[in-house]
Amino acid sequence: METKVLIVDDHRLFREGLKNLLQKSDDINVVGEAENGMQAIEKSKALKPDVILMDIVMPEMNGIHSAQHILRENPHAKVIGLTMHNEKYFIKEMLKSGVYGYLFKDCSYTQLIDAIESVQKGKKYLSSETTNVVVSDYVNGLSSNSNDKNHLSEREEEVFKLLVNGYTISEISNMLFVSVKTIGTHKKNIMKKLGLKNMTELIKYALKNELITLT
Amino acid sequence: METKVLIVDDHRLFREGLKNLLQKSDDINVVGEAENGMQAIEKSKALKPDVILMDIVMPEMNGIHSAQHILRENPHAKVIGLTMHNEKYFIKEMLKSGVYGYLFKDCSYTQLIDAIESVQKGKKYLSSETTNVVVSDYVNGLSSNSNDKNHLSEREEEVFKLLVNGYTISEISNMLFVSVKTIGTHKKNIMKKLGLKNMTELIKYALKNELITLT
DNA sequence: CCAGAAATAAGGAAACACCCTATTGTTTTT
DNA sequence: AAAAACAATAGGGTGTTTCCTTATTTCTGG
Repeated sequence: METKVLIVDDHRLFREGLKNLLQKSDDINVVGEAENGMQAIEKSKALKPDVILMDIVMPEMNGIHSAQHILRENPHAKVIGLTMHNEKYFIKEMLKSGVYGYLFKDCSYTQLIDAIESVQKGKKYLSSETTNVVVSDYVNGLSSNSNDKNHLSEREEEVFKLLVNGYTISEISNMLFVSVKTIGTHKKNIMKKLGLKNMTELIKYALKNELITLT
Repeated sequence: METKVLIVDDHRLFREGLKNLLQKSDDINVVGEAENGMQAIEKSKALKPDVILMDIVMPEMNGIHSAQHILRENPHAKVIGLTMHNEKYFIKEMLKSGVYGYLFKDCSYTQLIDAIESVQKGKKYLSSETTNVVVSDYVNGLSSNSNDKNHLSEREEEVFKLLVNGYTISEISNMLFVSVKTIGTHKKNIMKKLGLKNMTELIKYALKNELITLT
């Protein structure tokens, strides 16, 4: 039976190229395309694809949130994360969301076909790089506890967002009606929890995790 | 006559997809692929392509430097910047380097074909978004003078790099054997020249201009 | 229910950064 | 050749942030 595939990526040329490649296979039918996470949810509802190839960094809505929505409404869909980022955060969030596969865009066509066939049969498929990341976290006992250990509190999250948006400690203390000392403490704790040394690292962290964008 | 095309991009799947699309046209022959700027220089020397589709952000060597090398050795090659970034800096640098076209990856296949045919005939081809950026700079008189006006001095560049790599003013003053006051002044002048308000903006600026990377 | 852990808040002292001003040497303009 | 602009340096004063420490409240597991 033919596998119905939905391609989600914000770059038209990439979608068109990929579609063309996949159509060469008799077992695969590209039933639709979406250029962001929002569209992916709609198309997925309308077209009921078997496999969804999902980019992560996209405008409007990213692939992580999109996958979560889609899998809540249709738990039988198999989502494959298809991204250029070897970021631990992305991999973890996607796997937590219940996706079945994770590949990088520099994989080969045959690898992609393999992945699609595997997830279609209900087998998980991770690229070797992804497997490495997952395994190294697993053996280091970082599988789930650490994520909670360095999880920011609500207040810290609030301060974090303001910090990476360029507000100073004193500006933030005025906004939140507390002492500059308090915000200073929050900042210190945030840095400690996230293992960051300076503002540069803080902002890089925020960018990697898509809390701010390079606008 | 057939147009010989070289595809330069760090994502194999994108290259394979694009190659497949382009091979559908009888006038186009994809003679090779490269996954970074360094390889692009070698392949370009060996294969003498007519048109080079060049990504910008790549490991090893970026597309801007690669294009400069290639065009120095082979001024007849037509380079088309093919990127997902609508960044003024990239556009300006590519055009200064002498590329013939500039497109985004969310363009359509037909647009790409148009672009290849145009540059092959010696006509420049910019996507409408690119044209907008260029024209708006042009009418605002920012075409070349402003770039020199807010150009950092050597010393400022040095301090800038250290700052965005996370060093504090006093650390930098120790490294460069000058007073903290001097570095403070440099920082102030850097901020003023670049029109930035705070560290967040400084770091974003550095990232956009590839002076640091999101590692 | 209550002990211990987080979260939240802040004080004092020291380090740090920012604003304005200024000197000196080097380019660029007129 | 004189005037103007720029580059590199830095001091004084002031405001900001950090470091270390302490205190209150809230949450959570046995």
